[in-house]
Amino acid sequence: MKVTDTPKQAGKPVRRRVYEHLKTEILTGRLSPEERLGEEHLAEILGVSRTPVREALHKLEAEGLIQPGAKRGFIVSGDSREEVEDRFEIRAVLEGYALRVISARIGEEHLARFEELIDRAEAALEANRMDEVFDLNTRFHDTLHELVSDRERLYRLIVDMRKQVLRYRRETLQSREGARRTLNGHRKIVLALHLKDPDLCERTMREHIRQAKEDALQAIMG
Amino acid sequence: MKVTDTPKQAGKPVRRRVYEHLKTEILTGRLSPEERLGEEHLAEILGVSRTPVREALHKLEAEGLIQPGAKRGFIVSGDSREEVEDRFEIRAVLEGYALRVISARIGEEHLARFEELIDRAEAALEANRMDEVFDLNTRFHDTLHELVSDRERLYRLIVDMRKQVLRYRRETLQSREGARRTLNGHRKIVLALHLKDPDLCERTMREHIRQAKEDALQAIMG
DNA sequence: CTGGGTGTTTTTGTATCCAATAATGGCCGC
DNA sequence: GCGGCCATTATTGGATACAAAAACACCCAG
Repeated sequence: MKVTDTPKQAGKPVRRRVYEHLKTEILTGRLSPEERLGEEHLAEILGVSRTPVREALHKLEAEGLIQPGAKRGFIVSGDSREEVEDRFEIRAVLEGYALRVISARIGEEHLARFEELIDRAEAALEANRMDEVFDLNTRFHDTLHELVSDRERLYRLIVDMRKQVLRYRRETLQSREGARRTLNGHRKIVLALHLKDPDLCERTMREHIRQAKEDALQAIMG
Repeated sequence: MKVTDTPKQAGKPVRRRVYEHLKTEILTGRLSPEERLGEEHLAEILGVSRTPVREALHKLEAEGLIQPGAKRGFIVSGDSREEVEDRFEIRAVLEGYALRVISARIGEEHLARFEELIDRAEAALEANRMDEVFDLNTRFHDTLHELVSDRERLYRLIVDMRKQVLRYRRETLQSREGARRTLNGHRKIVLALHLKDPDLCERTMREHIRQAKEDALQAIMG
């Protein structure tokens, strides 16, 4: 299947299309850590030359999504227990700090907005629309992190890390208990923000993400 | 000057040589945030083709050292007050967490080693050998972080961030007061490790790096 | 004098080609 | 039959060629 077969992506730089294509394949788990990623092979499959493929691969490597394999070429970075834990822990630390920063600059109008998102997610959970729960949870974090988008590096790190674990979240949020725990966590976060207690904010967010980590580890290997 | 003019680097992949060359130029401040980095231009200067130059540039971009400029090409990422603060704050958070992790796994033999490094740095400070102070301080942190090198992503993030602010540290450690403050910070870190108090460890490291941030900001704009 | 538009020039993006290098498989000696 | 060595081949790294796009400058109209 050529990349260009997806028409909505047409017109933009090939290298970006290849990059996004591969990234999606990796993050959704369609590309497993066993497969060898050869430049020529990928180029052929995607119907482009090796040049943009190489650049995409290098970028993915820099992001830590793929690694040089034992033979030649790259392989998808593992989702071993350690890898997953590491990523969630980093998220916990960075986003915990971010919430501390946010607590100092947030206003009532934001808080109302967050509560609304949680309410809607809870309604969706009652109605068993789990996909909607997932979306609303994602939006909760996205909206939150928008508030530190001026801290460019911090923001980029957080967004990157979140993408890298998104697929585990999806699994967790399929289960009612997982979704329940997540929503409770979000409630606590909003509460901590209400209280404007920076330490509490940081701790709460860390706990929330650690919980997500536990859920993810459950899903991976039970 | 061709890259290959430096013979010790000969034999290794061109792209890496270019990458390291540019990185050094940036981190030491020889390449200022005003200059436009054109592929062709760089390729000519370095005596290589555009291909490895591009790959190096992309990698540097992924690391956040350069950014797409307003016109075409890349520019060195700014060292505005905000940028510098952001980097130091991220360091504070990540390394604070790292010290927490380390406190749970460290043994007496390590602690002795750290104290030795500080002692030697203090001696160097007395003797006014500031370059040696700088080296020993660097080794202090390096040795420390080795202890979390199994947490691959965390480790990479920390190492990257440290490199990005290294040049400001160099300035700080030229002054006796800056060096003094730094060594005191290190003493406190070792003390916290001795006490095996995770919370204290994290707090202490954060404070230490925040102090470094203040020193750096002083140096930048007084 | 100013703004818009067009032609020119630079610079970047992609493809292809050649060289270097690592993996592979077979062959020979032991 | 096993292990090491060389030839073969697959695959990546680098250079070059060509296409597309963006910046630039110039000219003309208002």
